[in-house]
Amino acid sequence: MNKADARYQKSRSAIIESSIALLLTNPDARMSEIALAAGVGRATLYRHFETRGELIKALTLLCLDETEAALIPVQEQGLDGLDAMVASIRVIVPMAERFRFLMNFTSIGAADDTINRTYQRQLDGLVGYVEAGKKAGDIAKSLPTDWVVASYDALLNAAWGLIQTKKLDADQATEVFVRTFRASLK
Amino acid sequence: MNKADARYQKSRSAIIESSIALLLTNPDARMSEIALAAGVGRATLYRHFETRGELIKALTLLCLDETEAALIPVQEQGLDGLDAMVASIRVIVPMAERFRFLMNFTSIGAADDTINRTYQRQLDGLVGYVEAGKKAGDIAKSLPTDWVVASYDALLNAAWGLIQTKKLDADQATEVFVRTFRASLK
DNA sequence: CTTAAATGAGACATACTTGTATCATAATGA
DNA sequence: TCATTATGATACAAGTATGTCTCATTTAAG
Repeated sequence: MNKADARYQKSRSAIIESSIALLLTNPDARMSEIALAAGVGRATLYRHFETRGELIKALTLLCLDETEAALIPVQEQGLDGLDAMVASIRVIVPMAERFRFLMNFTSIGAADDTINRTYQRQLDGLVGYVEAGKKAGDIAKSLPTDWVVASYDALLNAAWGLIQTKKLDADQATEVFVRTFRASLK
Repeated sequence: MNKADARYQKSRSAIIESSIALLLTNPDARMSEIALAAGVGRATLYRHFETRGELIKALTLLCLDETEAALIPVQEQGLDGLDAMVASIRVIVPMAERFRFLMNFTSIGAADDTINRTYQRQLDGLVGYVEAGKKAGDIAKSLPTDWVVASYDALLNAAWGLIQTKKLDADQATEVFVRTFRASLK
């Protein structure tokens, strides 16, 4: 298992990409199905990830890291409150597959400390934006922060669903999401 | 298996109520866990529902029928468009457990014709309301109907989640949902 | 009270999934 | 070219869930 070997890398990325897509559709997919979808043998799948649980944990962490990394530029823009949330939406909707994976598997990864900390960090950031938005007057103070956060997640999920079923493309989904979310905060 | 027998009815309702609550928390719950939660023997569970699949199909159909029945009074009020949707929300949020069960198991019941027809009927009703709302000017015509329907479902799901985690009670959730949904349509 | 029937407990076969191990093959890298 | 090594196919043991069946017990109904 030489990480630099081209065969190794090819198998690994095939497994990762296929797994995320497949498990999103069918969270109960078996290791044999995952291997088949990735186009690798089941034995190879086990060579890369010791158990099914380890695979899911690795995928969760990957998605978490990728979304966190994608949001760094937003943070560096120095935005806050509603503006920061809208900027976040524009970044995340196109990569909603990654984000949605997290929503479906947080309970599974909930045993892992690293995953919990990273997840909590992202949640805290969101809560911070909401509270800043309230102070700035962009978000109605009478709306519970929990509700704003929950509806943000829910609408993101809805947007991804429409993209997935080809009812909207990523740009349309982003725009309608931003518009709906903005309006919903008054 | 005499449906009029008190023992039969007691077991059956215990199974149904426990199953819905348990499967909502853990969709992969085993027949042994379901029986345990219902306080009946595993054998009795199988006497009432031939297979796990049949159980889930029966529960899906039950939830579907109950939500449909609960919405009949709304239809009979002669409301349409946004008013009908808001009235529907007020009826459905308190029974969101039933509704959410459907969202998690539609793919499983998707093989069944009766389930599909009933589900489609409810969806059509919702689409009808949205289109009437657009004509009446309560819902922006530039919002895709698919998006309005999807966000309605998504926000309902979010509301239920907050009720479940005790962050809001049913009344608060209903009000914030109605408010958010109304605002989001402009 | 007496009969009929639903239940609970548990044994049982079947099937399926997981994770491990082996071996021949094919692709990589030096 | 040649040695290395990741892979695919396959067999395998262990564990677990499903669905069936039996029998003693309990409970409802007449």
